[in-house]
Amino acid sequence: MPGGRPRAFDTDAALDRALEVFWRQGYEGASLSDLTAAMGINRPSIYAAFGNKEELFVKALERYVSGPGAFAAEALDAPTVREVVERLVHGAIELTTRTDAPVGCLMVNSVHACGPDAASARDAALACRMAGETALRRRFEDAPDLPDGYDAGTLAGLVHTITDGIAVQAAGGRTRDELRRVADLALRTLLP
Amino acid sequence: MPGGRPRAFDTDAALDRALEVFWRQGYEGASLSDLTAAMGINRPSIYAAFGNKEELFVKALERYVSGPGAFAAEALDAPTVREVVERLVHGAIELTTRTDAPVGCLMVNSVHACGPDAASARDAALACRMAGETALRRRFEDAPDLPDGYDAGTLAGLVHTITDGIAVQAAGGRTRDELRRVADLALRTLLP
DNA sequence: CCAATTGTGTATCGACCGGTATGAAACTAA
DNA sequence: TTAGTTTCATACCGGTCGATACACAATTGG
Repeated sequence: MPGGRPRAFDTDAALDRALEVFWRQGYEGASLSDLTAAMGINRPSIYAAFGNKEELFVKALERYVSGPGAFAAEALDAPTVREVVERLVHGAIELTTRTDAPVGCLMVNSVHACGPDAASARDAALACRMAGETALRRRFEDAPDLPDGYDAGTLAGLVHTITDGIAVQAAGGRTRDELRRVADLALRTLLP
Repeated sequence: MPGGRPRAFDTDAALDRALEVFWRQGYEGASLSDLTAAMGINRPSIYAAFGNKEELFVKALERYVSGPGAFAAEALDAPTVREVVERLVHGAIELTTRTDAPVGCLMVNSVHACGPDAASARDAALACRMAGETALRRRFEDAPDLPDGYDAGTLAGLVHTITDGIAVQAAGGRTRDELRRVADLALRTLLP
């Protein structure tokens, strides 16, 4: 079985470029011309290597989860409920206000890709979000230090709501320092 | 001064239809064909009555603020800080989980319209958001019942962050009842 | 060398985008 | 009626969208 002509680009590197374009411009706002320009490869190479635009987005989303968004899964390993929430909130702030990447959160942005042809991209992001929150709820359900009067699912929902809000605020231009003050107030009152 | 042919549609009613399309599909996702179909008028009538797509969006945004989003300005008239926050949060939940309108918040959706030609739409939404939060901060600055240790600007930022998060959660499919439980936990801990 | 296979570059596809030219239709003022 | 003005409906503009057809280049197995 012959090997054929070798690929002239690195798949993962190209995927990282695509991720950044999707992150900054959204699924609908990222045209194939933008993607090819950023990835440094031609249009047919994208289709040969990744399928179509939808599949490229899904692969970029996976890379986002296991790369810049990996802190969310790692935060669950923190020893206390308070520390889990703290790491999630602070991680969200750092993720969405980086200077070496687009502001905001790809996952939150993608929820608002409301065009008719962006449905599959939105569904993929929604599935990721749902999985993340379920894992967080499980973490709280098993926690012996969950404060009295706190429901695991409700707390997970509130933490997720706050991190979502942080992403919107970051996308709207709020600075990292401002968000830290907001987060400190939230943490101070929610889990004193 | 002659009168010319009278308009065959109601401007405000057509604007309401356009608002719903923008609300559901976003600025970029709403094509002129979608808009003409929903508004029941032809393309040139839109341009004659509203200008271009950008101006139509801005007018729809103003109608959103003074219509479905009017609760936000009215909430500032509540007598106590606690009640202002309560009305803002509960109003956000009701706004973003209506059954007779698209889920989510047009203002939050528009922040994530990241395409290059949606810049003016995003800027218009950002200006509205900024104005709203400034008014909220002023309300807290003048409040004699602002709890000790609470900074007016930080509290306004946190409330705004939470309402933003609510909009994202609603857009992601969370139900009104779930959001109410989340909001109750937030209010209970933030302003006991 | 010769197939067989796979990637690359160009050029293009039909569909749709936002926006408009054009002329008929419907009104007011005289 | 007639002139003037405004709106309506059709049909179309150049440009861009996502996706592909096609021919050529580069590699492996024989």
